[in-house]
Amino acid sequence: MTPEFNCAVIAKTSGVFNRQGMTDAAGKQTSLEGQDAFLPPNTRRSLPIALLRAREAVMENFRPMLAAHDLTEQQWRVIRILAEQGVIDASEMADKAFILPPSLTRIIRTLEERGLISKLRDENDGRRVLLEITSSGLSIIEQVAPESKAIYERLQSRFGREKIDVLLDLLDELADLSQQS
Amino acid sequence: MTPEFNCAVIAKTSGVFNRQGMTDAAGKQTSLEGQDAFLPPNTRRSLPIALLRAREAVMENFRPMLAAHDLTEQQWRVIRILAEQGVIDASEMADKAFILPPSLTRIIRTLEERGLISKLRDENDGRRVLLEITSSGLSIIEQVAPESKAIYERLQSRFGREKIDVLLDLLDELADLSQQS
DNA sequence: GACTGTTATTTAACATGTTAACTTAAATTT
DNA sequence: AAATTTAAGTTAACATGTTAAATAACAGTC
Repeated sequence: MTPEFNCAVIAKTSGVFNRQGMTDAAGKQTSLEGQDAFLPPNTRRSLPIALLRAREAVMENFRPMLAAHDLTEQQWRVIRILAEQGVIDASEMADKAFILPPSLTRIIRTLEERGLISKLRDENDGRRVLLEITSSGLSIIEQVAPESKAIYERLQSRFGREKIDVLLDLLDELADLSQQS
Repeated sequence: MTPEFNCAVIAKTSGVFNRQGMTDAAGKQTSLEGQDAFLPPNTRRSLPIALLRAREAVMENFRPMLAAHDLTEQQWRVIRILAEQGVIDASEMADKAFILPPSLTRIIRTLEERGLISKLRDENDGRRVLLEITSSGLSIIEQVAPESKAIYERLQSRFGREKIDVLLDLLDELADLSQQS
């Protein structure tokens, strides 16, 4: 059963296509009623939007706390990964933080200007930019990390650890799937 | 078990903290080794990043096709929802497409300039902006929708419909959870 | 060692995300 | 009905996403 692509189901559940079928003042057709073959998948059960909604819902919990420390989500990811990993280069950071290189360039600039990280030269490869967290950056980590941990644990206990584990496994599998082909 | 917050586990699995413990040339401490209480959650099992990765992986499948039709993901969501729903106002669109009002304002402007949608006045409420898809917009829908459907079905068959259903249920539940509190 | 190709990073240009402030119209209050 | 409050959109300002092109350094070939 794949109701996502079935116009009849959409029409019945949305309740919009039931009243006379969407024509504007001039009587032109303004929706796709009766064109089942071309109807797009129902927005409500679409994976991209569901992933977006869930991500937004999760981030809502963290954003106020990060904003209080004047950090964006991406800036937090960068300094947190530096605290975990030590010195790494920009490419590795882009991979681990899932930030595209052009965005990372700007984020690095901002964080360096704020004195939270510093750039180092790689003696073996002049192309690479090595990143290191500063003591100032570490001190922010020490403030934010406990709050972040508390928020995550509250989320975990409300949603259920087992369900989060199942979810993480499914998400990883989905990501790995498209990674290959 | 919550290995996400256990420094020992991170140190063992990342293999980075094992060699002498991350000090820079001057000997200053540059990572959080030995500060378990402040260590952030392990990036690799974090819900926000997992959701981001999964979403990116899914969108990779659609983006080339949308780009071939000169559509961004968000523009496609807007005209698709108009095709499904008929005439709706901007607020309802923002809700259904999960696009923030300022972004939607710009997207509406772009789509109207391209002649894919048109704005109407709401006679009952002068504040509202009603949106309607044009015949030109419908014709794009008719081209893109079958391709979109094919891509989604390929994804479904590769990942498994049952697993997608389980995933969608978990994502919805997670989104609804944070929606309330 | 000059040529070619590849890799890491940056820049450019445009689109969207995010928060706050602003504008206008409706709805409420008094 | 005037004043206040609320709601819908927009604008502004800055941050990030996204793709393509440019730059610079490395790697391999001849």
